[in-house]
Amino acid sequence: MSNAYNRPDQLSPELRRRVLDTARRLGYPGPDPVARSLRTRKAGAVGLLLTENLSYAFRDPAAIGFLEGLALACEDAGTGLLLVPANPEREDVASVHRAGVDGFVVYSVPDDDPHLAAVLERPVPTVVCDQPDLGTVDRVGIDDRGAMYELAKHLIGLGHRRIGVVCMRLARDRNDGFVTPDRQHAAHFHVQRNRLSGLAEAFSEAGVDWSQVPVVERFDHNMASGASGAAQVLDRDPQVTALICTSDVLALGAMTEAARRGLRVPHDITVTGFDGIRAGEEAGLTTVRQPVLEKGRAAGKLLLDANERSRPRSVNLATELIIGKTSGAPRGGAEERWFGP
Amino acid sequence: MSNAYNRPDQLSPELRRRVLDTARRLGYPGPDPVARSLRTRKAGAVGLLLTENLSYAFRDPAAIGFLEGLALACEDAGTGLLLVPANPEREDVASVHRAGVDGFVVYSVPDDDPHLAAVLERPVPTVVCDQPDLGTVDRVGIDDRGAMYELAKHLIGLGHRRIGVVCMRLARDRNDGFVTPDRQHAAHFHVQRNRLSGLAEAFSEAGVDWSQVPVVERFDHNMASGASGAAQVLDRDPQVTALICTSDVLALGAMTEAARRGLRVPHDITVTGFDGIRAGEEAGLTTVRQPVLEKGRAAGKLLLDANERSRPRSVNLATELIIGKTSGAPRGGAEERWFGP
DNA sequence: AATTGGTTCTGAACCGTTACGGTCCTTTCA
DNA sequence: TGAAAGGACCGTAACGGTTCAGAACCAATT
Repeated sequence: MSNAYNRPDQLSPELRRRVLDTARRLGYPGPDPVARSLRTRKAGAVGLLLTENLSYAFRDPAAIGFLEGLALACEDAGTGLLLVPANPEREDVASVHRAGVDGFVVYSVPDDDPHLAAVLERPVPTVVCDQPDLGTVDRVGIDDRGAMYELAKHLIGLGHRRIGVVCMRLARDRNDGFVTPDRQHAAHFHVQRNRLSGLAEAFSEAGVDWSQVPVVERFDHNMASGASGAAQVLDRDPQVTALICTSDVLALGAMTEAARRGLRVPHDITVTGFDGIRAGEEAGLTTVRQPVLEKGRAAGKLLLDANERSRPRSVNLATELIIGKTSGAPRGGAEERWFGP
Repeated sequence: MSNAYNRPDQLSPELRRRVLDTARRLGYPGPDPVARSLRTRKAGAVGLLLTENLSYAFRDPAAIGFLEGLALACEDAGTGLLLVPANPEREDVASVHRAGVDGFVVYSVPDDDPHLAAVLERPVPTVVCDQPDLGTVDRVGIDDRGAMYELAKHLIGLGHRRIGVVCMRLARDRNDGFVTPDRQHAAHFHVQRNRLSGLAEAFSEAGVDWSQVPVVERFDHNMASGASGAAQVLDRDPQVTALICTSDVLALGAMTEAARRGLRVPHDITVTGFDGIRAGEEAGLTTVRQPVLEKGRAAGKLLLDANERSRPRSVNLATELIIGKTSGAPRGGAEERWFGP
């Protein structure tokens, strides 16, 4: 029976036709994919775990790019892509247990996420993205720390010493406000932690007391958060000459807030982002471009190539510093230079 | 064993602990989701079929909105969302057969798509989107014909009689060029067919010979197609006063082509779209806004509510005519009015 | 002491497929 | 003509859970 459908060469065309005929007559709907998966131990799909609500994946430009790349890799391999619902509110890991997949891609979740733990317990290959190297599973990411360090150097070179920072959520709990050094250091989102630490290192080297730099955190990732975060920084210290945001979306929001206050970018204030999304490019944003699509594709390739038991691989993709028209010398730049190195 | 994991109330805590302990000691990775699915006849996921390459879903704004809505519905129900690879090039329906899902959502495929046929043969509930009412499965869509008729009436009211049209692909074969009336009528993409027929009806009523209207088709759906399509129309008849595009993406492309030719919108030429995407809104595009997110959500709800054997339901969502700043009276509008009704 | 009722635990059947090995029949070659 | 070889076909055993019937056990009631 199975042969009639899947292995036409194993039987005569006549028998095959007869089998298929009677099957149709009996209302047989064709082989059941789940039973097939059980027997062959192949689900024909890879799972994607995001910490955000499922629909977030379709709202964030960087996430969309990542998904597109991952989808491309799946397409090439003929595998399906299962979006696993993982609501960060309730700690319901049942969805992870119930996912019939041949492997997992975990994208940008906090390192203490119970869903991540649940995935790692499953006996299937896994690729983590934007995570610290766990040593046990494949990893793909970028050098967030180094890239942000480079961006900071650019700003320092322009003369900026008095800065403010707006970053994405650092942990699973909502903390919309200023961030203590402790919280920065203990951040559960690898990406954010490293970007901040790259900043801290560069500015410390330039003689800035990092503990005095206002760093504002926002739980939700959208332009409104960027705007309100910028407002909070500017309320605290109206003298900052640069607003460094850890994502383009936040930076675009910060720019609207600057405009609302009548501050001209970059003449009155410098604004920078991170990611290299389309909308940022159109706005001429100074940022770090990371290859989000390639990241997704690499993750997919890594997962689908997991045939040989090669020891866990770690892939770092290249980033590029984009100097746009939202960064310039601070207004009082000339004077400040006198105190520079 | 199963009870220890899933039905803690069925056995004493002591035995449960003992079972789980030895399970861990033996390296048991927890219940296998596929076997569970086979037994319970529930996959815990719904499949999404798109005719385009998988990654298309993440590149087209309307598709992204639809996906987001669908993802929201899945999230609410705690089900996964499986993107089924369905390469339109090779007629490989195996991916449909291999998808372990509790139901299918079919989004915007040609009515003769073999993948669609394969889905309909599967004994699972199905919801089709932007499809003719098949009578056998649930459907969700909009009144494409009526909406486009209304838009056409708006243009007719402004005085437009000499128009050109740029539309998306009408069938599975690539036909980048002018469209014969036959091809329009036989179009396999329900949405495009109806939008064109709405236009034809309105302009015929206004005394325009529809068979003389240049209609250009483009296989790929992106701004470049819109630009080249507009160029082809304008080359054929430089006198057209309005370019009607069957999607916002095409319209935005058409506007770049108009700009390239030094035509000012709407002073020299009117351009209209369809969908109501963000980028169009920002450009002030005259268009029909359709609730793409709601469409996805409705499709998901319909599918996940399929418990009772209600007869196939058909949902039509409301659209809204958006009169932006890309439509105006034709340059020679005043004179043409003399011949109007 | 026997019946009843209730709980905890065990075992077997079943879900639908594919892989595998065995039977049977036909063909080929010494 | 007989043996070997090969192809077509068929039956059966997993795959790994869930479910359900009934066994075993204990306590309380008649």
